[in-house]
Amino acid sequence: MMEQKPISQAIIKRLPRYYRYLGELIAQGVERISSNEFSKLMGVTASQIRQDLNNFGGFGQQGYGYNVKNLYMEIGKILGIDRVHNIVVIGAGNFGRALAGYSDFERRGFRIKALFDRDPKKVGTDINGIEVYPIDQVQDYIRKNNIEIVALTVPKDAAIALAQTLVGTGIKGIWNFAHTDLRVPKDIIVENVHLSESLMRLSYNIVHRDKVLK
Amino acid sequence: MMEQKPISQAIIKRLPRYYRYLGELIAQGVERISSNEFSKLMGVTASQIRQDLNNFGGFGQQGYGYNVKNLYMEIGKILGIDRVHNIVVIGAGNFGRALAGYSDFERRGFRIKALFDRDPKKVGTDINGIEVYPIDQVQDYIRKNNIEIVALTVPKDAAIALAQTLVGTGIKGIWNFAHTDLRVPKDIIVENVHLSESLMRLSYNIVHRDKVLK
DNA sequence: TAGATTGTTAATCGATTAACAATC
DNA sequence: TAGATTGTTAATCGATTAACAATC
Repeated sequence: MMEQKPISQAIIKRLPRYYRYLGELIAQGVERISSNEFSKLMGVTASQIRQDLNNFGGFGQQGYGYNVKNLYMEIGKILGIDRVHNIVVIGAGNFGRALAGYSDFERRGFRIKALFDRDPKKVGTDINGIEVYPIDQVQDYIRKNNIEIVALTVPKDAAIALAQTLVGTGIKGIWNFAHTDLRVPKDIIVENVHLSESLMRLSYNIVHRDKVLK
Repeated sequence: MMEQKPISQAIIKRLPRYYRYLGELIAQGVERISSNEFSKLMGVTASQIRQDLNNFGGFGQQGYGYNVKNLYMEIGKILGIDRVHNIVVIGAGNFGRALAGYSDFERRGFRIKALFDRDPKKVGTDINGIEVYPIDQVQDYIRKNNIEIVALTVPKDAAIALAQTLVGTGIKGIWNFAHTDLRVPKDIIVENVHLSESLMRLSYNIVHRDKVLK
């Protein structure tokens, strides 16, 4: 079987944005779009769009452009959101509950199946119909319920310890909201959401905005 | 006054991570560190660390390395977190409340002063001592309370409309949690936190992880 | 001083943009 | 067919890494 050359993370970062714009175009009833029109809409170069897409296949047609619905579907497949991903959230604090209460993920096939917390007062409650279980049941739950992704919304020390206990349960990815880097075997993918770093970048760009502006 | 050459966003993205590691080194009582030791700790090249830092000044000393406390302070200054940034959050839903309840930001000088919501039932309540006001008071509040940053945790259509009304109030940045791109004048900096895009990248890297692994 | 390590220049690598032949 | 627009190669640009002279 042909080995595909690895796609750079720079490209992967752009795919969800293409996907979002294509979804909006579908909602507007647009059937086809050229790389040139698309580039104007998104504020990127047409060249980049064509290059990016051609890493995955020839989705366009000369003289016509791209079929919006088809391209949307293809990028969805590439992103792996044509299938269901089962998730559990560890940490039923404000962020954990916010994730559980956010229905947008469900639409894209990300199903939050359960929450876990060490606080007995939270155990047994539910958020948006998603139940909170005691933390010591998490490994067992993952194994029995085909859980692929664990979202960690706990303090950093707890996150580091938990990441260790999750190795070997069969999970494929960690969605890490703790402000630390997790060291796990490389077959477990870690995606970080570091809100304080995001805020610091905003701060930098505000403070230096005369320099940043082009 | 000498014009500084603009710093690339690639570098700016790395600064908060340096800052975090330096904070941890301070907590561990480490006084000095060479770019080589630091590079091993962080998993980047020593060359990159030296190049990055030298964009802002010569913080090190030949034959010695970098003074941890000093470098931490300098990067803090560069990031603009040596000062207070007043924030309001629009949208007192799960995410807005999670932000208001998260005390880590406060420590770095990011002060969440108020929440705003259009739901009268939420108005008058408070989260972590931060009060919820009616949405139509937000412009007035921003002007009177020296607000620099607005966090938007509302649905995308509301976010687009609100971004427009915020232009001209004097805010310097928008921390955008809505799943859309905001079009505002370029003197207002937008920092996006697009959780569904983060989740899609995780999905991609999970599904293609045999290709992604090096 | 000798050793260590920075600051900085030069070389390499990768990502973006431009250009255009292929083709619908 | 003629016009439009892709797919793809080549050129450019920018970011990363390597190397080493300067210097503490």
